[in-house]
Amino acid sequence: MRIQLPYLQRMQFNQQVWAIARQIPPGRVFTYGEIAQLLSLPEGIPFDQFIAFRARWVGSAMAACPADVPWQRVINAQGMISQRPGAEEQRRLLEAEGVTFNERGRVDLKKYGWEGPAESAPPRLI
DNA sequence: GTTGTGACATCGC
DNA sequence: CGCGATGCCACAA
Repeated sequence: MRIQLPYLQRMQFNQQVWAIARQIPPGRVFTYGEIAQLLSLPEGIPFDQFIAFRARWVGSAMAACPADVPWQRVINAQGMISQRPGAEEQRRLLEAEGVTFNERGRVDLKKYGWEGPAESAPPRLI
């Protein structure tokens, strides 16, 4: 019986995602894909499958994140807030941290993302 | 056991 | 640059 195994790996994966998210400085945003690239390959998962779906799994992990995780700092690769209930609050929280949105609701990832200005670059994660 | 759907990224038009 | 299709996993109904 290996019913327990996938669940435990899932938990490990989520914990890893949350640990990274907790290290995102205020006023910065990371994309799901960027977080996904920092994750280690779970045991027993084929590499190409992992590559194909890890970003989605990050989204799933964020959907179940603990209260101490700054979930609002994780957005999609287009620099936009993925639509869902709570998206408005996410934008409000980010704006309160100094993140600005353009007229189409997009964040400048060059400015606020992982690649942002060197002087305010986020610390290396993991 | 099946089906539908998702807090994504990427590639083509 | 924007919009649509695709990938073919995990989980909830």
